[in-house]
Amino acid sequence: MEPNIAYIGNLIGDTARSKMLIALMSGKALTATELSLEADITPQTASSHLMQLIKGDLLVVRKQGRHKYFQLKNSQVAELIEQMLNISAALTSATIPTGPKNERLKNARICYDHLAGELGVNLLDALLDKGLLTENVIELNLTEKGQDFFTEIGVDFNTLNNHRRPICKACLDWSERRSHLAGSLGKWILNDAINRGWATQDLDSRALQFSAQGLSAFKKRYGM
Amino acid sequence: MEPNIAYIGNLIGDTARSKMLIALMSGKALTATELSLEADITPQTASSHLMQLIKGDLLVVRKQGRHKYFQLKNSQVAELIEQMLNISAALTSATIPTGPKNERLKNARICYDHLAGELGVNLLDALLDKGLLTENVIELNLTEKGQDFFTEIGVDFNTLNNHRRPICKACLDWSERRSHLAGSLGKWILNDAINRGWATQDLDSRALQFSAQGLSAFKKRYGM
DNA sequence: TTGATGCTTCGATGGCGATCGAACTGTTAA
DNA sequence: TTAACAGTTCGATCGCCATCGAAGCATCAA
Repeated sequence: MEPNIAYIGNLIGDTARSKMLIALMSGKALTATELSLEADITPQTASSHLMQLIKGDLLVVRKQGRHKYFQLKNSQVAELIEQMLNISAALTSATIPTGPKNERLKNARICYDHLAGELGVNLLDALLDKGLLTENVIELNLTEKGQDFFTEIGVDFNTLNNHRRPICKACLDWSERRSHLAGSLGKWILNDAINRGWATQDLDSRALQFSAQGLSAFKKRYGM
Repeated sequence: MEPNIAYIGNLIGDTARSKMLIALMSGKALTATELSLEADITPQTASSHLMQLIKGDLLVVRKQGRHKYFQLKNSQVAELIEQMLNISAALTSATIPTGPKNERLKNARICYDHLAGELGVNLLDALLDKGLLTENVIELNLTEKGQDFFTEIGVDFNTLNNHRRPICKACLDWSERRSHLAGSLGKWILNDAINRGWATQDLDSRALQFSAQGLSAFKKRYGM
């Protein structure tokens, strides 16, 4: 029997559920109430939707006290959402409204666990320019020079290699329509920037807020 | 404004529409009537669904006389469907029914424009073994040796390079759960096999039928 | 011109599922 | 213990949309 893609499509195909999934693309684990606010529905309705998303293996849940924290199940699910964002961005591209909130999203945001938006695209450009990565149309590879560079600034490739995820992966950016860096290295770079206090995540969205010093430190580090 | 992924999800989320989309993963252009048969619905209903898929930019249509030929819009759409097949295959993996028809699908089938199934996975293994391609977790790259090999058997890399598509791309096989070769080189290999008469496509499905001689010629050529 | 075929439009029907109010369970804090 | 909060279950409602019959419009083959 063929896999049932209609089932998955239907899960994503509801407005409320899709809003929740997009909110979870921030990588943060959100509670049921938070998600109900994101989706503009009552907690009862949200509860029903969340059950379905769990059953459909798109989300996982962790219970903590009287809260339930929901997350995307894995990076495969995140990639699916990202791919759909891309395809549907092409549809609505005729109208690109730019409010202040959307502006921040465009500048820098989190795409599941790595950096996206204008800054993410520029980062990848800089890494390619400096010869730390090579690009083969859609595929990215770390050069020896890149391996040295990242080892020096603290990346432990033994740990990164252990996972099934690729180290480097190109992820098509839906706002920029160009690639940015995903994969475990992309995740490391984002974590590093947050740990150093260069950037903080917006409480209510995927937008990433760089401080003035943080931004210049980030740019200097990666030669942008 | 965020792109509307619910819209795309909803399009794929209907049983009839998803059957049509999967049928079109064969890469063939199918008529409205053929698609209505695939989806087990009347032509009227199919017509309505097809309009929606066109409007949603998932399909394109070519009119030829009194027939209308439908195709997936581009390889991005095909990749989306493939990813959904993978995710939903993980769900239904508990039950893997194997009829004779499914057996043929498992052996060799067409995935949009390249070879998939057991034979596709074995092909990639052989190419890696012979050092024609290198694999970096999920990324594939052509070696010099590979470039020479494929040039010799008739690949014109100037033509392949012109397109925006990557030459080599790993595509996760939903029946084998391992990678097979996609990208423009994957397309070339499939076309070549069909042009040489080694394989013919089933009229009513994505299954690929190799003749005995064709199969041995194919295996010999790629050192399998 | 006639009949057959491919596809579409229209209208009526029916069912599924999203939604929320009300009431319930479980957890935290005082 | 009590009150507030987080999340759920149940039931009723309501709207949307997939479906198909009937009729219509093109195209083809004589």
